[in-house]
Amino acid sequence: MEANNMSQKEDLIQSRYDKLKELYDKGCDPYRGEKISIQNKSREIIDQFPSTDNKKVTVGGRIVSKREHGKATFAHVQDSEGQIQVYLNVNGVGEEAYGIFGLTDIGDFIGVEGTVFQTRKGETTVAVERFSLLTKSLLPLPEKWHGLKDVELRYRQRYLDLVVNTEVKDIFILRSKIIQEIRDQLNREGFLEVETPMMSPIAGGANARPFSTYHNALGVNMYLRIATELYLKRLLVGGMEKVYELGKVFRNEGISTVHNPEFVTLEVYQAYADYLDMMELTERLLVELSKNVLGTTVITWKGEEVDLAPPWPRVTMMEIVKEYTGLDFASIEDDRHAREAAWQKGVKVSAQSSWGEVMAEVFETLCEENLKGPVFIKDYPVEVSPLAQKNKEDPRFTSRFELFILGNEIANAFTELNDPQEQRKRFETQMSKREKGDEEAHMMDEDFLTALEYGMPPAGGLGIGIDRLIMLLTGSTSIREVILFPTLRPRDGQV
RNA sequence: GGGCCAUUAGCUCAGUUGGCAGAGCACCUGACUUUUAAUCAGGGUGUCCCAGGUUCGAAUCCUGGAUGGCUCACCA
Repeated sequence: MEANNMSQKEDLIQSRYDKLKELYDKGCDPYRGEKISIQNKSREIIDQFPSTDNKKVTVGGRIVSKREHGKATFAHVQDSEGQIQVYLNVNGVGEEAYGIFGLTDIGDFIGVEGTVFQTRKGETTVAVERFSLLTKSLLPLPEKWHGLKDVELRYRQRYLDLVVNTEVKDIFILRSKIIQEIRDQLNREGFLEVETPMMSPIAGGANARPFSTYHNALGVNMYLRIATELYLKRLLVGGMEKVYELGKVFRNEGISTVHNPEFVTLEVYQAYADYLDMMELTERLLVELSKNVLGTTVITWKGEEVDLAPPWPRVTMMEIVKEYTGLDFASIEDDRHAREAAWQKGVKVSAQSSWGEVMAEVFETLCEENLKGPVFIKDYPVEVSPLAQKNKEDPRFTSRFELFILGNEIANAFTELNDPQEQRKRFETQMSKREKGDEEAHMMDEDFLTALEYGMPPAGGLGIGIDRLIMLLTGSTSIREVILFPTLRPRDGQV
């Protein structure tokens, strides 16, 4: 290719390939896979100064900036903890090595050995005595000063986002701590972590459209799971009394700032417990979580602040609907009057909607986003809770609650329905909805019903959308900021 | 899926009324042994997202499309 018709991009890359060739010519292979001993981290050396002054250290990382001054060069090396300046000169490393260093670019990985000192301006720096070029970078990194802002590139090429926008990594470190903390707490309380199938012939446990796939050897269609619930309850039947699963579920729905097709849920089941026990568990879990991970129970999200200090109020859905809309469902007799009341408030409900469905719809439309919380909304209508136990006092409701914080639904829990005949009726109602075109209605799960027929102990169950919880705890306003590789439309045949 | 907005150099962004395609960083050449977004002297490297259309002339106006963002609807 002629040099004069090369594009800028080709030119930038070509100069790096040219340097690579020169390195090979000098006997330096920057892909030799050399294992080196790196004893120190950038942050440790800087934080512990002056006790590290004049100490010999070894650090490794990516060159992120370079300032050449003829026979001396300053550069910053970025490792997992931060950045540290390194200083090389001809006297320190020798003529030949200095020449090799001249062939490095921003983005290359190096390992250095040297002694710590402070520059005139007081920056802790490593005076390099020996260095190793560990990996050559052949593509230019995004700019150091403005970083990478193009959100599409940030998600498609998250590795660049992580290299250049250092605060991004902090979110994922926090994510890891949150998940670790949840595990620690549940394990401490005697829960057993289990793994149930992600692929199965029936996708149950939630109102959602599944992804479908095909198993060649078995010759059967399968679905990716939309919830872990029904398998976990089979474990209660099997005698496991305290179980939880933390894992991905998949829902074939739209993508938005609060929806990713694959996301992580936590589901917890405890035999001989009920939804009130689950409330206490939820409260304990989240308060300990925020204390241990954030160091405070006060969380800020979208400019709003809320204190998670317990206890959290418990309000029935009927009460909260009355409080926010003035509609008193206690005095609304039947389905028709309920629908008319909703229409008057401008809430869209279908002409087939029942009393309970209307109340839930009114709640979701007019109340949810106003619930700063933390607040437990309890006693959900039975029509919208096909897996929950009916309330003893009022069979229109179930022993179920959801937790709201700053308008976000964080947890969903109930006393589990363990009556196989009642559960069959609930599934049948769902099936008739499916037949009317509701693709999100639950599927009939005969094997699950069989399990219930053998007997499932009374139990409380809890579900938490982990990604949304992490959004709340990290102050993120988009779910894509807390998922390393969010689902995107494939481009140019790539993932 | 609907509405609104965006797409210009590797990155971050300007681009006037339709009149030669711009800046900073990065990069290349040279100088420089403690710099701090190092400095100094040179160098612009481009499918203006794509395809049509209007026009003497389009990054700019029109139509269609692609991708993304926000938002509404549905969910967790």
